[in-house]
Amino acid sequence: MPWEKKAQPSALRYDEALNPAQCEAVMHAEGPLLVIAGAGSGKTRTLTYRVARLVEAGVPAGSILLLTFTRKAAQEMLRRAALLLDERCAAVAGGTFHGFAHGLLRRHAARLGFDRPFTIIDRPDAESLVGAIRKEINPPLRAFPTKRSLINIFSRAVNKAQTLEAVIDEGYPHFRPFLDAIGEIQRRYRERKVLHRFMDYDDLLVGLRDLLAADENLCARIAAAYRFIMVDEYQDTNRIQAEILRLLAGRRPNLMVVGDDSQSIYAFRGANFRNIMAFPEQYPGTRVIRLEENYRSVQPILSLTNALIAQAAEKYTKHLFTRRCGGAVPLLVRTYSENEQSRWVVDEIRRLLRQGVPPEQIAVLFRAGYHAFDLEIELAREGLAFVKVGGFKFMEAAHIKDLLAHLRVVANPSDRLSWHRILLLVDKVGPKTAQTIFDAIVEARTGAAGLLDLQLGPRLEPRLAPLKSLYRQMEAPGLSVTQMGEAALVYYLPLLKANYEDHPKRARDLEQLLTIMERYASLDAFLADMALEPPDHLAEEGLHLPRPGEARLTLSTVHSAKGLEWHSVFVIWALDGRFPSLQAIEDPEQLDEELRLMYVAATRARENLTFTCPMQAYDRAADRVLDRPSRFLEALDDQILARAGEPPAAGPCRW
DNA sequence: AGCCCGTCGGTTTTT
DNA sequence: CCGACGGGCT
Repeated sequence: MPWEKKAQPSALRYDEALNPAQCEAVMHAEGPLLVIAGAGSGKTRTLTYRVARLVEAGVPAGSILLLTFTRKAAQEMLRRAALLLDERCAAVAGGTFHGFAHGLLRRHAARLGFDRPFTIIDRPDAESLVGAIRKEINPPLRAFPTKRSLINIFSRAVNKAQTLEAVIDEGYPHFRPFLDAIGEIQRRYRERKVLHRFMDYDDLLVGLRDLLAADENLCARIAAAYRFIMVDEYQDTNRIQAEILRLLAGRRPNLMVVGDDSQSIYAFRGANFRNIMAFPEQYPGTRVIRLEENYRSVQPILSLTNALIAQAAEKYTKHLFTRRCGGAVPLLVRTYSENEQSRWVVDEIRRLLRQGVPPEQIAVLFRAGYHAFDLEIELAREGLAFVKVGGFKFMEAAHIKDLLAHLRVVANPSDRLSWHRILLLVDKVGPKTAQTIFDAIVEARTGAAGLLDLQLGPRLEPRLAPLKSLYRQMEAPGLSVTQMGEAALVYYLPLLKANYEDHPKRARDLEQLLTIMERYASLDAFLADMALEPPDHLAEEGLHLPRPGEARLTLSTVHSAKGLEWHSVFVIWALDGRFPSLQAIEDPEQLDEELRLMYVAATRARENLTFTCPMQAYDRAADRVLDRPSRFLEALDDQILARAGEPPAAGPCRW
């Protein structure tokens, strides 16, 4: 290798720090490489060492691209690489596909026909937009897809590169009669996004793919800038992402992808776990390395997870082993009710804490965000501090969205969603008035300040005067992001107090948001980050590091727990119909994905793994009583999974 | 009559 | 925490 000739004798002892398979992956030089990395097999370690290795060998850090599922994951790897080697590693280009796409699109916005900045809209924004269009076409009341389903359908079509018709026939046959109407909504949704200068998440990926595909010279220039590309969690990438990689990698692909087909859990987002197995066909000459030694879990946990994944209809090719013996057999506990489940988990957590397990080494995992509501109440009652990851997002809290809306219209005055939000907060202004005002603002063509020129009726003028005053302030040149945020907050605080009982807590959130703004030199960059990489809880992003006493346990959806590990893990609601979820049990493909999801949950645990479920729960939507533990667990025998059931009032529980 | 505003029920998973 | 819904204000 040309870059290897310059390399100094290695200071890092790779062969001591890594097992042979990991070492082979780290020392791999050029050409395509596929690493099939089982759960807990040191995947992050391998990627980290490879970054260090490339930098140590003299590859400029800026020409290495590390694509991960979250920006945090990339930062963590680069931080660790910098600890191994030196600060050069921090200069590696890294982040999510969406973040990377966004950066390039901003730089080349002109080519995409955006003469002015665009706004990235998140999921709820996209839903509102589609919801409004849905209303316009007067959908039949019954059985017509909700705005949520519509967005899911549109997104699937994009990410799987399928026609609307194919997506509906395949996944939503009951919507077949509405195909034409759905197509019309999709057409208007696209139109509306252009009109308001919106890009949704999918548009970022498609935009980058099209940018690279349309301009060979530009593509070659960008590709040349990244001589080594590494992709984490490859099993969860979709077709567009694969195309982007193909375009970036060029003819001499120095492309390393790492993943685990048995941990693919994003099919609903267009990911296909078969992509990872197809990689060697797509890139002839691919070296394939398997990491099969698990360093994370004790033998009883690994025995359970191996037995779990063996149930998959689609067989996977790895067999994980561990040298970590000892440890308890995982346990399934049935409780009488949901609340009893919560209290049982709380008691167990207390016991672990007494034994000296630190709170940040304990996690409770669940299939869906709302499954934890009851537990959250119990934990709060007991004074146990926790962070919740996944489910409802911090950024989706109304007060955060309100404040951001006031800034978004400054960056993009065509942002109808934000204007709508801002105007509805004004007393006596509803949807109709808001629309009228928005039309007038667009007509005025003078940016957010277009509001200033509006001639409003005598009824509205006094009510909108404070808002006008805000945007007069915003017009001042050279305002920093924080100054804009402060101005918006001064305007918004009275509304906050009027609308929310818990306004002091919300006001503190907004103060935190202001401290985050201080890091940003441009409003666009701040808003883009809030849409692409929102902080999942503001406290952590604040100025002070958590003090020792502030350690908190983790509540997380299984999806958000991917890639993480804890000493002790509880999986709650392991009830058939909840996990696997009812929506999935009819379809073998979806059922397999639920199984992989359960596998991801179970493989997070190092020492203790406990499943719990209430004995029965009524599912309103399906009008069914759920009263069996998850079929994935029922299939396991007693040596692999121990059972404990609180006897019902009538007598001992039968298995 | 048009529009605003309070109340009530259902909610997969994510960039 | 959003949508549908009905009461009441202009």
